[in-house]
Amino acid sequence: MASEAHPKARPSQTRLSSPAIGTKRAAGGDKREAILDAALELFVERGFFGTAVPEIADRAGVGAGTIYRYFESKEALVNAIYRQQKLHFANVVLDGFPRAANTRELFRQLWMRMAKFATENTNAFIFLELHHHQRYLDDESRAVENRMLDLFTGVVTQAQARGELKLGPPRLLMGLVMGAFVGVTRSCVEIDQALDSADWKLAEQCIWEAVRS
Amino acid sequence: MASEAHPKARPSQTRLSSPAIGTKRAAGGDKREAILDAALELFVERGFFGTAVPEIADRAGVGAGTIYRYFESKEALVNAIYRQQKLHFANVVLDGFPRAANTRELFRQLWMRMAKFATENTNAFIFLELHHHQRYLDDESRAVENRMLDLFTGVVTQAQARGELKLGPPRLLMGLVMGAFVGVTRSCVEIDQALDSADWKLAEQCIWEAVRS
Amino acid sequence: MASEAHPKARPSQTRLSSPAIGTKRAAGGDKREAILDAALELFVERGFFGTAVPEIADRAGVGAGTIYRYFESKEALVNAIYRQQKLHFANVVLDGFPRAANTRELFRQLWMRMAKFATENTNAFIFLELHHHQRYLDDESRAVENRMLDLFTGVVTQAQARGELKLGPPRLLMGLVMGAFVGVTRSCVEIDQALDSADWKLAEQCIWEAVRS
Amino acid sequence: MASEAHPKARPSQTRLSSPAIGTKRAAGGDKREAILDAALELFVERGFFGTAVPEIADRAGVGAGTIYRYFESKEALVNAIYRQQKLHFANVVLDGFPRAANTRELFRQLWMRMAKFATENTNAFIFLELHHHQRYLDDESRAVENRMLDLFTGVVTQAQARGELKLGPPRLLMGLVMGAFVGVTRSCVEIDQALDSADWKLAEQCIWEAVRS
DNA sequence: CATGAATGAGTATTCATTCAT
DNA sequence: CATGAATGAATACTCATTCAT
Repeated sequence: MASEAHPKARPSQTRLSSPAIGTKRAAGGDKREAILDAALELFVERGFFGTAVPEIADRAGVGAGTIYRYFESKEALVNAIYRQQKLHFANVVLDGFPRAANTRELFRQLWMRMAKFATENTNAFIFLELHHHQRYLDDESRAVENRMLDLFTGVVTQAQARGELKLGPPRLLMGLVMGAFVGVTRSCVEIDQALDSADWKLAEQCIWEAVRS
Repeated sequence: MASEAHPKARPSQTRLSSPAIGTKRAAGGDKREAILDAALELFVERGFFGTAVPEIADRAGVGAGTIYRYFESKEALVNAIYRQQKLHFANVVLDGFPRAANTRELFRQLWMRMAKFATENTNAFIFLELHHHQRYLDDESRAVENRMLDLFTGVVTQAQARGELKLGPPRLLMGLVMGAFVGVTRSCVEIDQALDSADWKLAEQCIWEAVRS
Repeated sequence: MASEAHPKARPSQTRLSSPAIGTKRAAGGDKREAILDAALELFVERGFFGTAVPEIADRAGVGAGTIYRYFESKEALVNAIYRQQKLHFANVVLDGFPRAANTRELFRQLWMRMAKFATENTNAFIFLELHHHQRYLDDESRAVENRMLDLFTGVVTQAQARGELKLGPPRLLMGLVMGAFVGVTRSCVEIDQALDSADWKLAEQCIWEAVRS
Repeated sequence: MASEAHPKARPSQTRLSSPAIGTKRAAGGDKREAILDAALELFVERGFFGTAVPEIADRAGVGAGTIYRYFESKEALVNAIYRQQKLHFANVVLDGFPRAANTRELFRQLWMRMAKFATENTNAFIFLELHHHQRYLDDESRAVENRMLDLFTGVVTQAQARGELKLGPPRLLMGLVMGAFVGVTRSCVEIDQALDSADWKLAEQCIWEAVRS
């Protein structure tokens, strides 16, 4: 039932390769990585259905058939990318997260860690946004998503209970914050110019004022 | 070169039919509308490349060939929807917009008009979000988008000049506001439950506090 | 079984309208003629399968449906043209043909009458050549063709018996003569310049020398 | 822009496989040949527009998609056949052509070499005739045709200058000869019976008498 | 293991034909 | 009678997937 395939020892999905996005030719045995990277790029550029498997193979520098040694199907491939990147995102945001800190600091940490991920893995971030809730995502991929969502919901509810965030449906507040983050990220993609640290801090300050009680 | 087609008298693209989204069968002569409605729904559900033309025809209750009497190609069809809905959106937001009002009131009006559009035309709103900057949009469609963007940029810049909005790149502030709006809208789609008026007002208040100086 | 249709009084297929090829708009009631003319032109330009029925309607200046008032199907239409023109050709060649004349004169008459037809109805002549033996011609159309063939075969056989033509398979001699005629006709179409009377006479003299005993 | 495709090492278009027309199943790696052969047959039987690509695939014994590995489009396929056969024809006629011989011998050689080609490649010969000057032939295909035409025109003009051929427009004489050749060839196709050597000689003698001064 | 040629089901689009007006 | 909008079967072409090498 696992959606990826055969090559015997595949290291933990959770330990994420330092991405090396941009490598165009598969060197040595990291064809799997090359395929994931190429597919990520293309899915962002053209969408899932707009991307042909041989195109992925071309960009990855492997034969078309090779993709099927590593992934059962095109669908399994998107799902693998989705989970890989969602877990990578979770790692960046949650590893060593100062849960004990006050809400203001929690928020700043959250925002800045997301900014770090989005800056270093812009394509991956856009990919996660675009493929959110698509019908070709399988149950396991959705589960990864939901786990993060539940975690954040808990944090928000507690902060509300302590009177540090505005009251209101937690999903609404989270949607607002995450949406603003995506909007800011996109705005810099569209101008094709990375945000600098000051911009991210400004944005963070804005959104904190939006949700603070 | 115009992307819509033959049937002689087609009423101004700008005068938008109250959509009546949801009607599944083509009544009388409004096959064009039926096709636009069906395609809008399906493009939202499955994306552009994920939707087959015969599926659109089926849902519109017309023959597959009929679509090509009204639209030159599948691509012309998305572009027609995009422009129709973008202009509809612009109409709802800008018709009788109180330009003279103070910034606080301008902002409230903007948000609430967008909320009105997103509530009454949820699919259309999501469609516009998804198809933003896709490569199958033609120049005219992009132009419609850019006109709105320039308009808003002007408003933001002036309000900043009057010291009523935080300083910073206008594109960043706009991305933040629009992103937050999209995030809020999506959050209610995902729970499959429309936001009530109080929720929209809360969200509006939040975002105002985000951008006010 | 007749392949043309309904309009009540259709005048004898054999009495051929002086073609008036080139008329683009159907005047009064001669829509049938307009359709035949338009179809003839297009079948020559693009072939049978390469020509769309609505194109024929357009060029004929009638609605697409109208064609089906006069002809049961596209196939019936080609067959009607084929028979009309084949009979027209037969009329021009055989009406008042001096059967009693000597072989030299018979040959001259034959050639010059064919030249007359090919000059005055170039499209029709090319049409007859192209559609020779195509699978969409029905039995009656083939019968018209075969009747002419038998007639000529008889003439050739008799002339051979009188020692005025070279001996050899009659079909070979006829193929040679008819082929040469077509070749000459085509050569002037390709240069897009009609042959003058002297050229036709020269060609006639050549081919006579080819077949005379 | 070249009209044939991908498979890397394709041997010179000019070195023509001894066609082996009639083979219905693709053996080994010669799928390209199988496709060319099947398409040639079908284009002769039904014309270009009358032939469906899957029909070609069926007769060639390959999958429909396979055709597109070898040819960019149906149009590229006809053009490939046209050029292949036109060059094959040119090879058969011109290889070791005794240019120094007297006009009578030149003519005999020309005719008999054409007869050889038409007998051994009847379908190919008919194909070349039918597709002459069709609008789906591209510039390169037309160029191949024109080169041969220019060559012959030169020969005719010189022979006329030496007083060995009748005077008159070279195109007319060439049209006459080529037309007669085609007519003879067709006449035997229609009876479905190959001409024997004596028949070809008879025809040659006839046409020589047609054009000799 | 890796490949890419081969496949056929699936896609966008066209077109002969019908039929309500 | 005449029309042309509507249709769906058919067409050219693409692409995920397989498998012989």
